[in-house]
Amino acid sequence: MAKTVDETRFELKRHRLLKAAATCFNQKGYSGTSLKDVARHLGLTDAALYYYVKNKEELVYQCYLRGAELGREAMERARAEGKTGFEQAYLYIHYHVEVMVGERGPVAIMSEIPSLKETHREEILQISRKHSSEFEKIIQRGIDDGSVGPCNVRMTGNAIMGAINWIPKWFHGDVETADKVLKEFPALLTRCLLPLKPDAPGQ
Amino acid sequence: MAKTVDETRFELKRHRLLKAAATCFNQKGYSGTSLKDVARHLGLTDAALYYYVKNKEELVYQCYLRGAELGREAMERARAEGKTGFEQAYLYIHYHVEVMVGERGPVAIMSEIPSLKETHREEILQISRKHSSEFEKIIQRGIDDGSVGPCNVRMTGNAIMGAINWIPKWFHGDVETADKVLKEFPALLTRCLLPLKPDAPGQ
DNA sequence: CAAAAATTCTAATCCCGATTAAAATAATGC
DNA sequence: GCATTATTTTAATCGGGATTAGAATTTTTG
Repeated sequence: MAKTVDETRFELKRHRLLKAAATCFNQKGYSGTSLKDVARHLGLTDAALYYYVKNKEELVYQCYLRGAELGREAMERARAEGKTGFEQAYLYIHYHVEVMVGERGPVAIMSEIPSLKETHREEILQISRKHSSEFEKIIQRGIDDGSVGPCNVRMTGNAIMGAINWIPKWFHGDVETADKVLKEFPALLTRCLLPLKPDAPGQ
Repeated sequence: MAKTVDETRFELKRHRLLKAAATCFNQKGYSGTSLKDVARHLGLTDAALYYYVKNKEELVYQCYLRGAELGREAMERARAEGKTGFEQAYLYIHYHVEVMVGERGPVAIMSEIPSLKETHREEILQISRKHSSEFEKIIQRGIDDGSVGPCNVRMTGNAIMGAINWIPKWFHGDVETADKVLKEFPALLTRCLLPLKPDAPGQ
């Protein structure tokens, strides 16, 4: 007894539903996936999904909420474990990429935020903005402590987040590339943050 | 007489239609934009759009085709004008970003490729793959001529393209930021390509 | 200006996937 | 095992936006 909310059978299945939906949305696009498609992934009938979500809009909303939550966790861990701003940024990228290509994924690309209903849309947008702003703070911290070279914080944040969020577009679940991404991406992206040597060549 | 294909009134209006559609898709999502929405942007009625495209699927298809074409042009200019691999990469980013935030945009984010009909989908995918591969070649060229530091070409390409393709998610047409993006992004992203000094700090 | 072609509108229809209601089955607690 | 609750199914309905047909208007041409 006293089962935590997330331990109940219902919550487990709801979670599976969200992952299945994210998979479908990423693979077949929003308009291309019917509730029947998602249901099939779970060995269910489309009507059964209504036991878990009120409607398709809410399904999307919850997918996005879950994605946002995973991103938030990544950031929290990074902040807890990293010492310098640079390290925190590196770890954040690492953990976020881990979510995108690992067992806990996939994360649904947020293509349909505008068609969410007002309240849901605002909530998701607020979380997103908060998240971006947190990341920018990390970068700024790095600049302040000297671990990151001076740069336009907003733009750099946008660039790095974009590269991460785009991953589902070209990554489709093969384990080998998952390893490669996890290994390469953080190093790759944090090069945007490295303090530049005065005599660096190029352009 | 002897008007070029692209000079005819029809082609001009079709072009406007594609831009309007791209705007709507990016702003309101695919499922959130009805043909009526797009038509309103042009002071037309939804039925009128069928004079320019066979159906909504084809509207999406042509939006994507146009986006792909603009990307291709950016790459061609970059290859023609750049000397080293690094320079070509820099210029490609510059020109592509210019398209994304400039007068010729917006470019529709390709979220709904999977719901295109077979032939269209394959065509778009093929063009995309080609494009990515061309960019990777540029990076490789840079490695070979020493202007780019050794790196995983595929991953680096994915990261940079992702950052660019994500721009419409946070850029919404204000001219000031357009300038900033155009100025910052190429320098920012090409830092992933700079040869790393052996004693570089960080991590 | 008249005729032909191009473009847009009005007014349906239509179609498919979301949604619902109620019944059926499975799980759980006593 | 029986009653209760949780979960899923079957079998409709329903609605909204895509699509179409044909009329109306505008543009072009000679």
